[in-house]
Amino acid sequence: MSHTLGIRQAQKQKTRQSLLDAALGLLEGQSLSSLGLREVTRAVGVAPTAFYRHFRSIADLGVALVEEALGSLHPMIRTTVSTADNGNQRITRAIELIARHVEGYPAHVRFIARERHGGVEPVREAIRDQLARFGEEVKAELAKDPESAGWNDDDLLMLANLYVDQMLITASLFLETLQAPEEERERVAQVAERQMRLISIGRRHWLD
Amino acid sequence: MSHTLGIRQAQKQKTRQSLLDAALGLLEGQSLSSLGLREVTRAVGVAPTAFYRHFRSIADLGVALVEEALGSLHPMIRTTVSTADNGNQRITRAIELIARHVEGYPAHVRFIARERHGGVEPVREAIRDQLARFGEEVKAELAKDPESAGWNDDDLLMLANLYVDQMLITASLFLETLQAPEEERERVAQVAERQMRLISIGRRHWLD
DNA sequence: TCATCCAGTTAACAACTGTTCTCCGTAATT
DNA sequence: AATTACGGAGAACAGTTGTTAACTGGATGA
Repeated sequence: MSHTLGIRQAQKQKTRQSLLDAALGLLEGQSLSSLGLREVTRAVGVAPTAFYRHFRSIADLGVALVEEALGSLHPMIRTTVSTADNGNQRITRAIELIARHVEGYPAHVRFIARERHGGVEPVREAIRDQLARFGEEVKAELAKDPESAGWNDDDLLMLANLYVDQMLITASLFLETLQAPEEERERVAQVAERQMRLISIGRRHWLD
Repeated sequence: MSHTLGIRQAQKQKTRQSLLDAALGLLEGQSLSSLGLREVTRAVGVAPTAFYRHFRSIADLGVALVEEALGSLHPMIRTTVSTADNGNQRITRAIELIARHVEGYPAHVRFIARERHGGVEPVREAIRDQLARFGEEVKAELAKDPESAGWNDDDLLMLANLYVDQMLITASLFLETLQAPEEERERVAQVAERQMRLISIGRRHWLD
């Protein structure tokens, strides 16, 4: 099935990936709407015109970055939410998993946090779509939980989105503590954990 | 005490405000890090060099915008949180107040949402500081509430920040529905209300 | 009234931007 | 072996950017 691509297509994908990587790097200190096409190609070491062989515009590249940053995250979300642990341990593991992800892919996390409300509409839309998918997936996992007995669909989605937003906030906080001492990171983790726990308590008593 | 400023100072403040207003307008379709100094002065109808009479840089102007957008909001937060209504009505009123504010100052809200994680560090820092103040203020109001009996300071601040983040998320969602039909706005309001309610339920059972 | 101050102007600078068109060399196809 | 397809290079374009220096004219204060 996996048709080995020719030398040509392989090289093309390699340059394309270099452009994405370079852009992500340059975006640590600025927003996408100020990123220049020439800036990116210069960082890669390629002619400005080569850019057009891969992307129609910077906005187009941004959409591709959204896919790269969030597209591969869906299975992780699924397994995280549906871990078999009991309540509090599940939350602890989720927070830890977020911390791990932020450490492993800080540039991706920064990009999403920054461009979610950023100045480039197509990118905002792409992020919105992905996050909506996350919401639906979390909802689906929550629905399997015995605690969700008696909940209607609207409320389940409401809760799922609350969790998703909370994850993003937590990730963004971890990002800010990447350069900070370990103790600061631990403090953030504990606050995030208690916030998640409070939400889960609210969930448990929702139907009272 | 209110010393009437001379013609000169008055005119200066007037141009300064024009620069702020023009910048805010231009920022509807881009991020601060891509906003040009000349772009702003052109929109005002003033020479590019005049900019330096008021701000050292665009980042400097951004910090001033943060002050304008959030500085005057502290009393509002205070009175909102400490309304005398009972639980659910208080939440309904808070959501409505947020909706009203987004309608009245959409550009300010958009600016804060966009630049909170944006590409200009001094601006991020200014927003972070203001939001931390909000957190402390909400905490102070929560502390007065009889429901907070037995809560320690850490947990109170944790809850306060949860509320603040939730307010920002809600504001940002309202912003996206500004052009949408009324029913959409109503749907967002109801979801936000239920999320706030769930958090408040978690609060009520936190000490169990 | 006269000297000072200062918000805003004008002109010029080197450096940068996105985009077009033309070309090259090589992988892919026949 | 001959032809086509195509990723990338090169040069040039008109327009933009931030920042500098020197200047103007009216409000300010002695």
